[in-house]
Amino acid sequence: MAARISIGVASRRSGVKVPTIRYYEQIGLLPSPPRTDGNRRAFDDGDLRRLAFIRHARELGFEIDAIRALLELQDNPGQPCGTADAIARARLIEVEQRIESLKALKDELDVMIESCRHGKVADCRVIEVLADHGKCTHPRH
Amino acid sequence: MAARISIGVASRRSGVKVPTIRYYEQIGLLPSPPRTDGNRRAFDDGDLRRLAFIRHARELGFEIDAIRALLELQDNPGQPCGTADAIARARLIEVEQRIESLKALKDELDVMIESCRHGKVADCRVIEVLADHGKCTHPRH
DNA sequence: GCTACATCCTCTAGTGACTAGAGGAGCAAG
DNA sequence: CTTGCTCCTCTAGTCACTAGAGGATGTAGC
Repeated sequence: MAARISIGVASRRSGVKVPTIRYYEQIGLLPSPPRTDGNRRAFDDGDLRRLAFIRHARELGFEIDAIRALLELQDNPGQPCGTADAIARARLIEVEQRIESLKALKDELDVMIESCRHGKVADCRVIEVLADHGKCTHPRH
Repeated sequence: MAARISIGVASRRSGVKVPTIRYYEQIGLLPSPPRTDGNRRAFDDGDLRRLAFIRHARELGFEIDAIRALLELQDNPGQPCGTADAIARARLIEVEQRIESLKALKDELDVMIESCRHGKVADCRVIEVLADHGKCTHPRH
């Protein structure tokens, strides 16, 4: 009664590209599905859910290894979920740091662009600021 | 009168790692410096400035190709700097978008972690939210 | 049954921006 | 003269895919 979903349909439904699905199978993130008589992959709804999980986690910036750990957790429920929590927390810290440094960068780009007098390259603030970190408004990034 | 700076010293002064300096030379971002009798690279202060420029631009997230364009501009001043301005503006837009999506992500991670009841994986919000994008607080990322 | 054409298969190689390691040569201090 | 650091070239590995070749299979219309 498995749904026998082709890779193309699985791709459309999950939003994961066809070669990427094959890649996930290759690296063992997605179990190898059974094949049809014509050697085509036959996915089922469980595979689709797993693909959606992976895609969402990737969009959130989790690395493949983190996703692998998360999937393993999902495969054996009934364990304490401290591991999942720890993975999410680690990711949160990364994200917060990345936001801070991007904000500093944005300010710097703003100043650069604002003060560009649209003259010759010789007086261009963009080039000047890049050439000399000391001219940054935010020393830390 | 050139300073004859070794690659190790150039690395320490510019903050660019030794193999990375060699890599930049290889891809033509940094001109090949003259060599000493013992076949070692002899950089000068101009190379150091160029390395600092590259490093700063990389920290700001500019891609190598963008840096290549910026360096070409720097090499021929006296041209209008509209190109540099355009490159910086494009980067600013990217950065702003990235900040927005990271903020959405942070909120989602916060909710995930907050509502994790530290119970079993079966009830874990982290896993649950990842498995179902519909549970995101922010539908767009 | 036949013809198009879409979809699928495997396999290899390429991307960006490095990073790591092997194996060897040069150089400076004690 | 030996020790140990720095340097050289070269190849291959990283991550997460992406692109393309070359061929097999499935499906819709006639």
